[in-house]
Amino acid sequence: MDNETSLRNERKRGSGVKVVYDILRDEILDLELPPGSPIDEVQLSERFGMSRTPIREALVRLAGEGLIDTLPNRSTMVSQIDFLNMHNYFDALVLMYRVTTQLAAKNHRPEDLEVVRALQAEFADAVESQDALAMISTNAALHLAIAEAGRNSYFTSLFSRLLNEGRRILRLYYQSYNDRLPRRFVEEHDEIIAAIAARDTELAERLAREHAEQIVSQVRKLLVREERLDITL
Amino acid sequence: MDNETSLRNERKRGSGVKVVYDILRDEILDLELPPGSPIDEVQLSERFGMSRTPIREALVRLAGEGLIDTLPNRSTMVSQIDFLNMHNYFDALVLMYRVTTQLAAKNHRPEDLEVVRALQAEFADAVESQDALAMISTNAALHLAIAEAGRNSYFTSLFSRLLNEGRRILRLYYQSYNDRLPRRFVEEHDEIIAAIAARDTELAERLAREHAEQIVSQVRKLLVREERLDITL
DNA sequence: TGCATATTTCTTGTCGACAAATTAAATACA
DNA sequence: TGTATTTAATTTGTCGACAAGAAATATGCA
Repeated sequence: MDNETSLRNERKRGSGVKVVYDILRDEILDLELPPGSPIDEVQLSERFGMSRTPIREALVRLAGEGLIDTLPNRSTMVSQIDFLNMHNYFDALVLMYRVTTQLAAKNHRPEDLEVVRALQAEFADAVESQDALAMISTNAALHLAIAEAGRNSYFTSLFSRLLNEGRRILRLYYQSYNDRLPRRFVEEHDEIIAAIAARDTELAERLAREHAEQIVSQVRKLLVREERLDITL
Repeated sequence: MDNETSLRNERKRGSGVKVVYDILRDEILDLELPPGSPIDEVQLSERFGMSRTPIREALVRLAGEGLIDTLPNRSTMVSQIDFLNMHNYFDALVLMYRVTTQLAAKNHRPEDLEVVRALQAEFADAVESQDALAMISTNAALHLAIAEAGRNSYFTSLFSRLLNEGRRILRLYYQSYNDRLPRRFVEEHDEIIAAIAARDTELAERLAREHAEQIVSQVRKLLVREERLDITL
């Protein structure tokens, strides 16, 4: 049965846009809507059982975060992943890993660590059960929780955007190779969390940097592999 | 005569939102719409001679950049400047100054420097003629141009947001004290541009850091002065 | 048949109107 | 007179419809 349209009449006023936004956002980040997919407003309005107005509002927000591209008077589609400038992405990602982790060591409160540890446990479970999608999303959630413990919303919001973008890239990877993130990441997370708890800003920053560079080098490797596949096929 | 409504009929389809967005954005950043100002959709639709739909789209975009706050089903207003967490702002600003300047030294192309130098000339003029508003906006434009020469859109977009926020803070300052930015900033800009041109990443980063910290300490001083005024009055 | 132009179809952008939520005002009651 | 409840007014969120632009299709002509 069609869950989404069935909610048509029970929906609270103003909640529609958020629902559409959240669902589309997840579908884009999980590559259910791969880059380049056309976004049709009337189709979406039928699917969600609402008029085009709230749909458009959700699309404007998605466009604001760079998740979709809108050509005036023409089609709008899921934005491409910019493989050419990937190094820019990695630069920004590594820096934000470092900064947010360092700030977390400096500014966190006890209750922040509870959240972080819970997410780390979730991540460990995902790794244990080799659930790739869960790894990707809980990893992002974990690092975002660390960033939030750092209490600088400017960094947190950029980092959040970067982690989202990363979800798409990683998802692309796990789609082709049903590989698993090295167990090592779990240990690295533990070390980082310990450094944060000890309020050792310097160590936290260094570990975050190594962790980030570790991830980047992993992703770089698989990107090269992908490229080779493209060429040989 | 009323320029805005007079354009009603000659407007190109799709351009309305951008006009509204740009105008409101400038009015917010120049404090013509001070923090807390109520934003009324019907009033705006009358002012700009268009229906509420494009107005709302512009407002959604402004909300996405944190320039206005929207309470569901209730009023929407210009967002407050968060003086309590100002240190977060300064942290982010200094880091972005450093990173973008360093990247500019590394990645700039000759044509980038032409733009930068032109803006620096504009800034020098503004300082010379003691035009506070022009100083604020050309200073922001100059540093944004440097950031763009660094060619990392993740950093550039965060930096742009920070510089905008800074426009509001500085504007607030110049409103109370018709002071002028020290001439020293012009010289510091020259040094930074020279380091970029020489592709000396290390020097560029250090100069940018000093420049940024210089600005921050200036702003900090005046914030304290403001606070004292608040208390004594 | 091949190309340029005209027509149709489709999608987006804008509009005016209505309904829900909230606030302000008015009325009732102690 | 002060407070609680109802009613009215205001403002936001959503809708269906229409118009403009662009793409697809059809038509005219060499």
